[in-house]
Amino acid sequence: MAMTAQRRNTKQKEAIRAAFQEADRPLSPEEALLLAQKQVDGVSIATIYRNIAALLETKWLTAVQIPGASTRYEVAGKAHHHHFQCVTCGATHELEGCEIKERPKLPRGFKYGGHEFFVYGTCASCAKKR
Amino acid sequence: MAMTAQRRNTKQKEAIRAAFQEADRPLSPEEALLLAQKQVDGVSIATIYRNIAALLETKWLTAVQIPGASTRYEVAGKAHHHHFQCVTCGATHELEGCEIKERPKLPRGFKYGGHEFFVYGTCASCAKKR
DNA sequence: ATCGTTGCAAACTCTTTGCAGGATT
DNA sequence: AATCCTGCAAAGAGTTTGCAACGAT
Repeated sequence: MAMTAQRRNTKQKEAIRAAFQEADRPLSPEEALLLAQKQVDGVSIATIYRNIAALLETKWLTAVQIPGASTRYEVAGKAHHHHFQCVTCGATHELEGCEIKERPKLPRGFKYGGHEFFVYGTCASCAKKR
Repeated sequence: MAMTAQRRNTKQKEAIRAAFQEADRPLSPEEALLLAQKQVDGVSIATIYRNIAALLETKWLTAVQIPGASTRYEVAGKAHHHHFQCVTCGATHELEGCEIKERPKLPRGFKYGGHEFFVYGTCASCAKKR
């Protein structure tokens, strides 16, 4: 994939950036599509993927890999933090800070590279509905 | 998906169970296929998926969702533990125990359901090779 | 002999890519 | 005007399913 970062401003691209900026949580491509389509109609999913790729390249976005769900993306530059996933609606939310202080013990010969931590449960709006 | 758990013994099924039992780590469907094919040739990937589904249903296997990688499966019944993923070869390994003692602070109204913890790095055999 | 299980191929879902027309600089 | 960007549709990768033949009971 030798795509160069896009540089022209289009209404699609602005809608996509706005979607990520206004959502206060990581978005899947599908979620970004729905939000962007509220501002510009006819946005295609291909454009979402292409712009996400471009925004990753310029490090405006970062990928958030979720176990058992498609990759989410969030605006880059935040402090080290982890994520919460609602088991009811599937939305991903940010958690503040990181409570993992010590490096876990690894088997002999393994080298530590980093960690990820996820919390599952029910988000406030889903908890309210039942 | 209304598949009922399979009950007949076939050489394919035995090879698949043996693959999971002998591997000392969670396997992806592709890894299970390669291991099963060493015992029975011509095993198809569809059979792997169908047997994994059946073994999940009978709770002989459990799914291990990995961020950014396809789902792995491991023999069920182990104590609560977490996983390590090698950034070089992609293999998943088990870690012993769980060092997360306290529940993380969640936003107002959120309900805690559980957690997952992953460590990334280089496994012993990949570390040795360089 | 019955009917569960398999391999093959087609179907599906999610993501990526080629292309021609449209938009931005 | 040049060429970047978009939408559409086709192409890929991973997973699931229909079907006829095979094989376990």
